[in-house]
Amino acid sequence: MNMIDDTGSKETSATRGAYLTLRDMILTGKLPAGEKLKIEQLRGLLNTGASPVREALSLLTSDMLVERIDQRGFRAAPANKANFEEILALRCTLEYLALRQSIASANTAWEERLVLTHHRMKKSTTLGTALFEEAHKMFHLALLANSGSPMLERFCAQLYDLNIHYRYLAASSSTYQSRDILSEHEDILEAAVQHDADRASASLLNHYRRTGEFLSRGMDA
Amino acid sequence: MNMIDDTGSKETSATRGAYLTLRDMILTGKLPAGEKLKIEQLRGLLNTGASPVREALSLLTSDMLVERIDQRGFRAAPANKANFEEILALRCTLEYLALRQSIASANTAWEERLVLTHHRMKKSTTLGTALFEEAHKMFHLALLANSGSPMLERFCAQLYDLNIHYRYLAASSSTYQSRDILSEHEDILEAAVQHDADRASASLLNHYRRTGEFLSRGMDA
DNA sequence: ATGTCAATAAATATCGATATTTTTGAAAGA
DNA sequence: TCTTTCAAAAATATCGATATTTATTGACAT
Repeated sequence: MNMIDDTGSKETSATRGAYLTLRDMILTGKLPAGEKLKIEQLRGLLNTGASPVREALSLLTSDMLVERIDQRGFRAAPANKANFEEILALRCTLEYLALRQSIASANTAWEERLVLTHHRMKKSTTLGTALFEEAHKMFHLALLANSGSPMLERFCAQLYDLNIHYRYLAASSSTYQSRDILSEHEDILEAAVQHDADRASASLLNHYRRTGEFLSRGMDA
Repeated sequence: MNMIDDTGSKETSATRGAYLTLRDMILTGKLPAGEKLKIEQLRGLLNTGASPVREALSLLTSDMLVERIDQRGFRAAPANKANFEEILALRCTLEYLALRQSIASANTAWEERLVLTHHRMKKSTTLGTALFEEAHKMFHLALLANSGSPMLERFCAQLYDLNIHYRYLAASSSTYQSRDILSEHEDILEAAVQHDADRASASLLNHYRRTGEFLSRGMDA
């Protein structure tokens, strides 16, 4: 059909394209939290049929980014401080677990992956927010990627994305700048590579709680 | 359209109907794990259009009961011992947490709900497997329902369902009969109502691990 | 003013048909 | 015999149109 893909990437299916675009729009706040998501409207926006839009929205329900109300459509998941704090608390619990499990069964391949993703993240700071966001996510997921529990990792990844959402909601700019994020990450990396589970997990939780402080401040309700 | 609803319930939408039916068929093993789920085939089975089927399958992806492979359809999530043990371990971790949080903020309404759901469960033992299953689930979810963390509860509910799946896979009959399940439940209930977090959580984990033993035995790979 | 109700408008859900992609299977070449 | 290739068959993905349901509006009665 439309050979020219305006997003620049070679999507396999219209559904997947719609899914990725919508996901990004919700995470970055282009589609405000709580907003009604009308099929016709999105159909125009993504220039595709109703079926792919519908299916993409159903898929986004899995990620808790979209709510589906039977017989009356979809809406972007509402956001509020309580939900943010719930996510923060759950992340601390689950990532703590996953990180310690990862360290417990550490191996060379995993350690090298950590170093690599950390390097890429550091390098990407100059390449714009979107690319840094991606690299940052890769590093954090790599920390958990040796836990031996794919479902646990899936939960963590899901919560990570929900947190991104709040980061955009709160203060797109100041979040990363006003703190020494760099050394926090290096601390986590170093401890993990040295198999120091206590220090690594403490650093990770510290990292999250600090960011949480920042975000909480920039939120009203 | 078709006024007569053969499943006996007054579904609101075709999608929801398809979702519930498919979910049940997967959980009870009527649709074997790993099986390819062809749209046409299911369309006939549920006598509805392709759109509701597709959407129901997308929704089931959230529950990790169905896998979606882009451009080549859906399949029932594969099952194996490793996955079962992962679920068991995660359940123990998450439900332990949720139960303790529930007890920490215990109140009369919650305690009464526990007593009620426990009573119904006990009573339903004579009413057939399906009704007991439902009541059993209600009791277990009630235990966690005061945790103050809806997402944590959602994760637990999801894992609970995945576990049902394995219960049907392993040994539909012997699971509940060969053990004093009754007293195990009563123990949990009693401890929870008395706000004895240590005893309640220990009983709960014991309950799960014992069941896990039974199921593991009845599984090959 | 305020609340109810019916008519209209808007949006969702669903269907049937078609385009696209993957899978299958058999013939040709190594 | 084993690949490789290509066409036929099967299945998925998508579209456009229609049926159903929900939301809106304004007249009318209280």
